[in-house]
Amino acid sequence: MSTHYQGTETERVALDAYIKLSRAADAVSARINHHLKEVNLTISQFGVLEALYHLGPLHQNELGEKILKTGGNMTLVIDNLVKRGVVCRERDEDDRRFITVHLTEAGQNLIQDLFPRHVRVVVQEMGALTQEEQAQLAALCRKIGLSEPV
Amino acid sequence: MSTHYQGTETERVALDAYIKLSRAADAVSARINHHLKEVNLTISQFGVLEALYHLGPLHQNELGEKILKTGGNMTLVIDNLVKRGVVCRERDEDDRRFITVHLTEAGQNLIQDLFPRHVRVVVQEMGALTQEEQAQLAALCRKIGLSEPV
DNA sequence: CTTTAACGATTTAATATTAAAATATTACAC
DNA sequence: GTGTAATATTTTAATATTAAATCGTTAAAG
Repeated sequence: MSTHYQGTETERVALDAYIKLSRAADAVSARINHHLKEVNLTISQFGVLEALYHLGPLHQNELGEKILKTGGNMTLVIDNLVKRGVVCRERDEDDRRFITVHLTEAGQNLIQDLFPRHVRVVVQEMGALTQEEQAQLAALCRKIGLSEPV
Repeated sequence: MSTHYQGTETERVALDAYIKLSRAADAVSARINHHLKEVNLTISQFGVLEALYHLGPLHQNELGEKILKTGGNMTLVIDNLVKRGVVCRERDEDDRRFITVHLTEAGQNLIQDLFPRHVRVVVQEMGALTQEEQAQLAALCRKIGLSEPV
């Protein structure tokens, strides 16, 4: 979809890049979402499990930063994972404001089963690009993600 | 954030590209969202106004495709825009299943005021990349967005 | 014609998300 | 120590989003 906007070259290029970026991310996440639906997990929930799996136990606010969600939402996401029995909360004894979130054994098993499937889906989705293009894309996106908020 | 995942090269590259893509899109849309907040519009609502502004009156399902949202959601998004008096619905007389959505004069004025500001924000956000890099990014994202659902 | 299938929109229920206010805890200045 | 500010989490209220079921309309097959 082009922008149909008659601005300066700079503006047209920026708008086009923004739109394509948004649509690509939406398209990919919709498909990832779809395959997670089969095991009744949201992308947020999966993000938490994945972070704990690869990084070990984390504080709730650290998890929020990892998956770019607000604090109030983290409470709910983790509530739902606790209900499901895949993570548990542990109040930090040194600083009782913190809560550390752990994977339970069931959670460990779940993410261990799930992750390889997730990898397959991602590889397939990104397969529209060559490996070199994927690396280029990652580098470009990294610059955007890192740049400071306005 | 790296993936910490010891898979094949192909898998690592795909995962990294996927994560960077998601985070870049999240980061940018969060900032866009923030500036739309000032005028009390969601990204979905703005997307509808923008589509109508640049493409003219559209059917409700066409709008849904443009902004990648489900039908049930479109009903609500448009309801809220109607309440605000910036769009109006018109039942298609030829095929009464269709509803055509128009900008009202107030809506026309709103998007006309808003769009230049939106452009400035997008230009600023994408400014982390050179113009050439933005074009590269758009081309790469386009391939992903276009590829068929799995 | 009548029936069936397809389609667009709406409703409904469940969940997700955010922002803001409230609560609990810690750290620090005095 | 006490009070104040800062921090982590929770709660709350308002919206957004999705999926599924439903209703009305159209098109097409018999």
